[in-house]
Amino acid sequence: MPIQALTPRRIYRQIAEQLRGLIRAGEFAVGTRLPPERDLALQLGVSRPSVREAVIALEVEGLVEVRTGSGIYVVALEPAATAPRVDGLFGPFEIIRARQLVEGELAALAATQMHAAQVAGLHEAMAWMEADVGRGVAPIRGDRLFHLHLAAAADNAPLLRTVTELFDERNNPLFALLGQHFESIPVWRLAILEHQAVISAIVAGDASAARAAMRCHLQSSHDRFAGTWPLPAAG
Amino acid sequence: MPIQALTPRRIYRQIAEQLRGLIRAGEFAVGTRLPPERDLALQLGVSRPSVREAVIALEVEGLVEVRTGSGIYVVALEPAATAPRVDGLFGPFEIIRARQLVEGELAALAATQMHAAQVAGLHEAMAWMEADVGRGVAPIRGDRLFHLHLAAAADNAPLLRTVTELFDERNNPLFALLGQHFESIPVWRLAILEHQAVISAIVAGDASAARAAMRCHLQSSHDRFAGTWPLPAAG
DNA sequence: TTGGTCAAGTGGTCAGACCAATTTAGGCCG
DNA sequence: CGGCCTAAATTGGTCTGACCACTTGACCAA
Repeated sequence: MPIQALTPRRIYRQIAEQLRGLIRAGEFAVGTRLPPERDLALQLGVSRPSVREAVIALEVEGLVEVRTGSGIYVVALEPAATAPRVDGLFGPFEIIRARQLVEGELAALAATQMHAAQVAGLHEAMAWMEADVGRGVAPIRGDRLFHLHLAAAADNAPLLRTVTELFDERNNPLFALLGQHFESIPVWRLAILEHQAVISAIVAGDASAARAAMRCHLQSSHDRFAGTWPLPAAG
Repeated sequence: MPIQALTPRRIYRQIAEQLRGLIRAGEFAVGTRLPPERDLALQLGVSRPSVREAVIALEVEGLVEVRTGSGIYVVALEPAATAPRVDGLFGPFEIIRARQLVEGELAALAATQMHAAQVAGLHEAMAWMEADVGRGVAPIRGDRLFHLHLAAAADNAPLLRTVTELFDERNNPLFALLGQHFESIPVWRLAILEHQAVISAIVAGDASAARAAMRCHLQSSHDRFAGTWPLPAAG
């Protein structure tokens, strides 16, 4: 057991902690008024400045609201309670929808600002895909390369990370549930054509077309997944 | 335009705001000691209790650390609190640009499919922002709640996670480097107006306007960070 | 060098007072 | 009786001055 800092806790912290406890315990209900500073000081056996310091701490924390000439009022509790939370695994379909939104815009962006060298990266990715398909292998590497190169065109690290994370959700167990059937070679050939449509729109500098092509590609991907959904008897 | 309370802000808030600005501006470097309370009181023309109240506010906010008998020290902002990033930091500007792309589309989506109950969540977030600004506190919680509720309207967990991650990059040390402008209350009031513009477009069901309003809001945020925003005088 | 003492500096707390805003009680007038 | 206005009581806002406890660094002695 390492030595405990043993800091003599300051009065205002002790008072604030006690008041915080009373508020959370419901002793002081939301909206009600706390006793006057002078009374609190008297009851707690401390001076009024110390009570004031504690009240200011609670005020900064957002637990109470001080109204001049009126009193100290308990304010509604943490908003974090109502903040939407996300946890657990993502479903394949919502991931694809998310990619439609993000990568659709990225494709549009790429059409207006992508450099020739970066377009070469897209073609390189396509070459990988075609080679793999030619060998009868699912061209995941080339697919990933394509989408990441496209995201890189935005020259924005956070977006690149987002696209990477979303793509790599492929390794998600839920994806594995229905990925078997759709990874057939003919289907992959279609995917290659869809990718090429995106590239064409980009080299043409047509942002709208690029966005549409990317969304269409991912929509097709979505449909392929949906079409192979096992549809078990209400498990 | 609602009447601006024009309440003579409490002394301790004014002092805290000023000290906060000096700290963010680097006038008081991290790790260094602030002038003694007595000196600060003298220089600011206020009493020592008022200075103490301001210091306690900054202490609760985590900006300074008070060491009994020694002094008041500027504390280093710890990124480990909520954002455990190991793989390199993102810059504030690229994060904002990423948010423009993602959240702009989310706003457009919300305009076409957001339910009344979800809009209520946005208003709740605004109420939190206004309450915090009224108390002279940076309304980060309400701001976060707003953007998260908006993202939640898309009913897409991966996108919600993305927006959450991007927003919480605020705790990124690089953000703290430029936070001086956006910490001031007048600037936050402008941010509230920008949020309200987004809400208006959403309730009107105007997708284009919602997208534009959100991008405009984040662009303003970007500009404020970039320092192109005029500081309200008395600096 | 080591250890202790001492004094100055600094935050921690207290007491009392006065001011300003709000709330409340009471009285005036309709 | 009821509404309105005024004045007193209540309550937070701030100031002054004081004293205590802790930290720090200098100085001195073993």
